[in-house]
Amino acid sequence: MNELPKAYDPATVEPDLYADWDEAGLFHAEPDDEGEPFSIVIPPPNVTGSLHVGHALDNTIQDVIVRRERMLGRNAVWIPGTDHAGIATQNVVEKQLAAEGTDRHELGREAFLERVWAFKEEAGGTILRQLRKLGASADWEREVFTFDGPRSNAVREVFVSLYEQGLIYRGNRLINWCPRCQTALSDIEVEHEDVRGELARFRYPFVDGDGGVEVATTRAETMLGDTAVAVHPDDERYASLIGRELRHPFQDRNLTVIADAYVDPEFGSGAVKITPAHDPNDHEIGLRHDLEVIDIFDDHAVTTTVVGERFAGLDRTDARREVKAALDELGLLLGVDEHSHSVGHCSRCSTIVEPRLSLQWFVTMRQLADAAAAAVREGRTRFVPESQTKTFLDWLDNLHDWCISRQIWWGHRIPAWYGPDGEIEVSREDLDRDGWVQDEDVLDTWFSSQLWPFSTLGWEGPDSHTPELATWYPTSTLVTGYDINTFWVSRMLMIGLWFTGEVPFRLVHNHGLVRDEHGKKMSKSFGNVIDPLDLIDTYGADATRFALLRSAAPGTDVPLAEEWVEGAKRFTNKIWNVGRFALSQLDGTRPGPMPPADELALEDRWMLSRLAATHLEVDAAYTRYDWAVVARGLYHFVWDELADWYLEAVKVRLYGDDPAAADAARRVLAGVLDAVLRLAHPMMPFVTEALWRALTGAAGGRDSLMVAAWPEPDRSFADPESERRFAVIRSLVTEVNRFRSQNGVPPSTRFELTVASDERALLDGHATLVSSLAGLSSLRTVDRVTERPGTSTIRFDSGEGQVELAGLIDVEAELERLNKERGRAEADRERGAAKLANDAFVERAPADVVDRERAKVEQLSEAIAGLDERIDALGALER
RNA sequence: GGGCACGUAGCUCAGUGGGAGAGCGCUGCCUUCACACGGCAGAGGUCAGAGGUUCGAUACCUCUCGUGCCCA
Repeated sequence: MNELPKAYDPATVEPDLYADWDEAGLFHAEPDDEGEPFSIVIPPPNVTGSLHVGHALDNTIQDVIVRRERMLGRNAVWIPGTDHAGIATQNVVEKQLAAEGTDRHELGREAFLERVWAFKEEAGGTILRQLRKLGASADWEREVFTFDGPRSNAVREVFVSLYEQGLIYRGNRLINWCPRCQTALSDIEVEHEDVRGELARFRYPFVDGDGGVEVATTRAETMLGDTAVAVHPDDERYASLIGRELRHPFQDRNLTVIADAYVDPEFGSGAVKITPAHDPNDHEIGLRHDLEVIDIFDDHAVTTTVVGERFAGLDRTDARREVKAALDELGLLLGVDEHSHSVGHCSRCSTIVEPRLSLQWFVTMRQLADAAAAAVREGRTRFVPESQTKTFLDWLDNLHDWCISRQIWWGHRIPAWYGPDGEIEVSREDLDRDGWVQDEDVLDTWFSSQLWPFSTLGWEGPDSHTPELATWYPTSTLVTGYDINTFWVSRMLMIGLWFTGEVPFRLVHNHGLVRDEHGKKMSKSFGNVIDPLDLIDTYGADATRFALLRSAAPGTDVPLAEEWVEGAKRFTNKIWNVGRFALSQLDGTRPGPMPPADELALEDRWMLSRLAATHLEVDAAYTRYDWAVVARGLYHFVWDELADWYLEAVKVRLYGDDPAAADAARRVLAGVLDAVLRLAHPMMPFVTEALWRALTGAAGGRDSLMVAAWPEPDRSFADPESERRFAVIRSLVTEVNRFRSQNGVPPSTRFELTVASDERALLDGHATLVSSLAGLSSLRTVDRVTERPGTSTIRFDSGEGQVELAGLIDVEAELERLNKERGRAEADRERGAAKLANDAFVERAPADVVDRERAKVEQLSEAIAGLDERIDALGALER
């Protein structure tokens, strides 16, 4: 009757169950389905990407949330999809082309885009397929793509509309330029990293008279584009120099000493060279003082002829070296010191970004940001954990305009057309006019993904009124790493509010980043990357999910090691075997109402009380998205309480000869198992579903744990008195076990225990239970026990027990065993002592090694003393 | 430079104004009829350091040291 295999094998269980859920349509929701609406949109992974542990965590959490909401009876939908990821995807295809000895310009725009689409068709489904292996219960019928038709319509509508509102403009401004990707980047696509660089000090000589002004720079080459030197207006050292002219040593140009409060008088010499074309701060100063802007680089960050013959045609490193050499020749170089500072790198290719003046499209963020900040302050969108809120608001406060044009081809093309006389027209419809050309550039990918919460629900413009929008917008919860808050969450919030008047999500749940077991970031070059697909193959999806969730405490990163997944696998196996035991004993008993109170045994009351407590704790933790607490609560309940104690306790009645008692035991066991499977299902959908079907006889399809009701906690089972009484029994059993362990009495050897206890009535009433749990031949209670030779005393919480040692312990064998152990310990101690007696060792060995040796010797001495005591006691017995 | 976290057992981390915990690892014993992906028992910590508040601090406050992240 028990057909379940001895060990849980996820590989044979998971694929079939997933297919069954899918075929039964359990992942799909319709707007007019019953229940309060609940919706999550997936943070769309890059279309060409494949699943890494970060995705695994993010999507596991979403799945846990949506599965539980479904069980709670909500009309829950989880919308999946992918992101066209402009620069990243284009880079991949360009790499392919390079390997073939060609490039996109040779191919031409049309052919190149065809090529990327083909690549997308081929590689694009991968990551979503992989999510299925994880158990993701997304509504696959609703899969969308940021670059498909409706989403593209939404992008164009938003662009044109913002333009009409004056919130999008085209302008010549300083932007971050990636010389490798050949495109502009937004501020947040630049990653600042500390690098060990240099600080070169040199002097600009005065035009009139001797001497000059010392400046310091980490980028000596930019002096070729310097157009001023700035000092702080209050800096007395330089007060007299303000307005004086300096001579540029290599160019026919004078620089004026200007005063600007931006300058930090403490840094370097207190005088700063100003390169308005290649530094954001210098640019600001340039604007304030109306300075000339000299761009010294071409698209590849190679110097142009603007800088003069000697320095033209050099990349940034070479130019820096040449400039320093040339300064040195003139005696102007004062020194080069080591200096570490922060340098901006392209987030896609890690090339050092060059700030550059460029004609680009921008979004004015101020109004949008203020509206978003207000919504957060009013609590219309909440962050969980709450600690992210402040960082988020600070960031919104300091937001600059957003550069949205990208000089690549893969993406939504900017709907702007330029006429022959420099006219600009931005249009919802493509323009087909003689002499007019469309802007070559495409939009930042985030421009389309910011629309995700409503574009996925069918929004293509203000006239869109789909049932999906009506039901599921605003979405309920958005799940992302905190590192994405600025990139994406902020923009969705701003644009969602602006175009729908509603926040796009009521709650943002931030999880941490997955790291290795030492808290290090996973990286290919470091070789500590864990592939979640390997984990799923080896340990199963449930174990992979559980291992991630167990580490996912709010507000912290999520360390993960393969051994921990192995531990989670052992837990799934534990659950499996709890179920297997139950099913072998239930004899067809299905979960139903609990037996009336007077039929419940002590262990039942204890178990139900523990279940109620666990239920409340786990339920509350689920609600506040505290996955680590949920996981720990379930683990502790199943393993330490249900398996270790209840199952052992309930065997007395199951194997006993009282049919009524056995029946009550079965009903409690079935009920407890049913409840815990439901509570664990969102985290471990597969093993729970498999057992639940066996337990309830559910046929599968729509008759599934996945859509079974979330259990209601029953506080009436809370029973502190039964918990207290059962703890007395546990204490006695544990102490008997300790006695066995210390005296080499195996579990199979039964013996009589005589007990005197404050809880005599309790023990008398549960003598069979105690005997079974502790392996006693019988339990006798008396008023008091008196120590006498040939007995051993076992103290427990509420009394003490006495054991006759004669016949129980093979005194000679035990003495021999103890003496052998003592011999081993003694030998170890001698060895350690000898080492420590050796001066050479103590003086020359590393201190921690010596300390360890000392500690070992000390510990062994204690152990030997303990062994001596027991040997003496046994020796007395032998007499 | 500005801001935010964090420092608890060998490792990774929970935790709370009053008993110092978990998982893994480690040691010993046990193939007991759900599970050796197991059972039983055990060793191991100056809760980073200093000061303060308090009857009482690992927890609250201040400072120091150290680590991480974000921003400039």
